[in-house]
Amino acid sequence: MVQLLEPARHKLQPSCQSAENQQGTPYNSYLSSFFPSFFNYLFLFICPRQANCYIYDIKSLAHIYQLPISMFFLTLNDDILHLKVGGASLYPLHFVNKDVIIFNCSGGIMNEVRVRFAPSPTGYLHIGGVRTALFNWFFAKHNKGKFILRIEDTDQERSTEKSIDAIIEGMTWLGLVWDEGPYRQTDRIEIYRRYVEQLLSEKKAYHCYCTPEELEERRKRALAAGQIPKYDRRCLGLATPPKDRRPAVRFKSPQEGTTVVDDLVKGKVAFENSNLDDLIIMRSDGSPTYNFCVVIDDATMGITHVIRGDDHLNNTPKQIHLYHALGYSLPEFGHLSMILGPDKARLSKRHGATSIMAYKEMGYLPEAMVNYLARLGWSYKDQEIFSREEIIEKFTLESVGSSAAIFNPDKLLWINSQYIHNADPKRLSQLLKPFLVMEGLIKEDEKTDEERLGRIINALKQRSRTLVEMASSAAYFFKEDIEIDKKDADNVLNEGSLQLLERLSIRLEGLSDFNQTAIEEAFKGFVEKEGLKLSQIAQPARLAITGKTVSPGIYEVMEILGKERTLKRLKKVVGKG
RNA sequence: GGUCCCAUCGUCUAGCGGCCCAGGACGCUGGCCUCUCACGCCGGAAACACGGGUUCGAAACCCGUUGGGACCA
Repeated sequence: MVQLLEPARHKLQPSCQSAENQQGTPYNSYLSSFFPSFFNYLFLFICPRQANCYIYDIKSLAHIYQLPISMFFLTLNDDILHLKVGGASLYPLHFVNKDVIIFNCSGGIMNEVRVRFAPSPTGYLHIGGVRTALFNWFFAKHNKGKFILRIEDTDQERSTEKSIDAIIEGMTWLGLVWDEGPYRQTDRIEIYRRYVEQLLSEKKAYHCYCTPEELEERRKRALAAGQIPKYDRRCLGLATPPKDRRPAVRFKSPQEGTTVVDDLVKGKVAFENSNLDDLIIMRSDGSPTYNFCVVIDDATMGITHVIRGDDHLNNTPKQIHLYHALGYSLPEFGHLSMILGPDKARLSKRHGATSIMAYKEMGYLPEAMVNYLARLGWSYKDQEIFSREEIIEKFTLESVGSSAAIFNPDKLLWINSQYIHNADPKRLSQLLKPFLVMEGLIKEDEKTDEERLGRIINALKQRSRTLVEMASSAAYFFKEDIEIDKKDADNVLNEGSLQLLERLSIRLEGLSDFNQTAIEEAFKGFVEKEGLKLSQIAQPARLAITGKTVSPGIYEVMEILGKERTLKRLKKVVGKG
C-alpha cells in the first residue's frame, strides 16, 4: 500500500477553463503547460476498498486498454481533470501533486462516498426519478461525498437531447447540483466494447447466435408448457458457428450456490444462482446492454453506494457476478421502494402530473417538493417540515422505510402552503412574477413596484397554497376595472347596503392618511354611528372593491389599493362613479 | 408462470419484546378566533391484513395464508 501524502488539488488557471467546451481536446493543446510530460506521468489508481493500488504510465495504460496512445486525452470539466479514452471519460481525476496523478479507480479515494443518479433520457424527469436522485444527493451530502450525474442513453431509439435538457432543468430547479458529470454512456461505447472483449478472451463470456425471434419463440413455448424460460446455453462452445449470423455476447453466469445482496434498505436478500440466466451483455448489432453498462460505469466511476429503485433489485445478483468476473470490488447496494399512485400501481402519467416541471408550473416551490419527496419513505421522529440542511444532517438509509409509498397530492399541497406562509417576501415576489404574467396581470418586462408587490404578497400569503392560487387571487390589485358576479351582487348589494356604501365612501374620502389604522377607525366610527354590525358594511365594501366575497382583511386591501382606486370602485358600485 | 420485494388510521409515517386498549402529520370532522376566506388554536372519528407459533409478555421475532408491487435482455 502506498502511503499518500496529504493531497493538494492542483490549481488550474482560469485561463484554461475556456477550453472546457472543446470535448476531447487533445492533451497537447492546452494542458501541456500544466503537464509538460503527459506521457511520462505516472497515474496512480487507488482502490482503498481492495486495499491496493496500481501505478501506470500512459504507455502501459494504453497497453491495458489495447488502444493507441494517441487516443488518450486529458480534459478539463468543471475544474476537474478527466482522463479520457477516445471521447469517453475514463476516470475523473481528483488530486494532482508534483509527480503523480491520482485517479479514483474503484471504491473511491480515501473512502470517499460516491453515488450517482443515472436516469435514461426518454421523456420528462418524473417524480419517482427525482426521489431517487434526492436520496442519492442527501446520502452524498450527509457523508460529505460526491454526487454524480450519469445519462444512460444507450437506448438510442428512445433517448433524446430534449430529455437530457429536461433532466438538467428539473434537477437545477430543485437545487440538486451534481459534483461530476453529466457523463454519457454514448461517450463510453468504446469502453464497454473493450470490457466485452476482455470477458470474451477470458472465456467468461461467449458468442450467442440465436436471434431475438428464436429466443422469444422458445420463451413462449416454455411458458406454455409450464416451464421456466431460461437460456439453454446451446451456443456455448459451438464447434461450427453459423457464418451468416452476427453473434450477440452472453455472460457466463455462475450456476452454483447462492448470491446474497446485503441491501442497505432491504436487508439480506438471497438469490439462487441456478435461477440466473446467462445475460446478453452485447447485442448482435454491437450495442452493449443495460446491466453490463451499469456495472462498467459504476465500477470505473468508483461508485461506492448504488442507491436506486427496487425495480433493480432482481438485477443485482447478475450484476454482482459481473463485478466478480471483471475483478472489481462490490459497491454497497440500497434499493428504494417505488412511488405508487392512489390505485397502488406504480406512479405513471395516468395518475396525473408526474413530471417534476409540471409542479413548478402549478406553483409549487422547489423546497416544498424536496421536503415532500424526502418524507416519502424517509422520516425523522415526528417532524414534517425540514430545511434542506436539516435533511442532509439527519438523513441515513437506516431511516428509510422499505415499503412502497403512495403519492399524496393533498399533503404536498399542505407542505407547499407551509413554505409559502414562511417564505421570504422578496424571494416570493420573484417567484410569483411569472405567474402574474401568466394571469395577464403584468407584462413580462414590466417594472414592478416592489414595495407594493411585497404588501400584496403579505396580504395573500396565509391564504394561498400555490403560486398559481396567489396570482389568481391577486387579480383585483392589478386590474383597473373589476367584475362583480351577478349572483354575489344580488346577495350583498341591495338598496340598503348601497346607501351605506355611499355614506362610507364620504367618510373615507375625508381621510388624509389612507392607511390601515385610519381606515379601521373610519369603519369603526361608521359602524357605531349607524348602529351596524361590522359585517353589514365590510362585506358590501369587499365586494365593491375586490369583486369577490373573500379577500384579505378589508382595511389592508383598501390600503394597498390606495384611496383613489378604492373610492373609484366604491362610487362605481353606488352608481355615482 | 418463475424469482424477488412489501404489509400500522383513507394517505405519509413513529414504533427496532414490556413506556402502546398504538404516537405525529395530511385529509375528514366539531368548536374557538373573526369584517369574508384563510391562517392559527383546542377537540373528535379513524390503523397493528389473517392464522399459527416463540416468549412471563408481541404491532414488533419466526412460519404459513392472503393481498399488493417489481423484474424476467
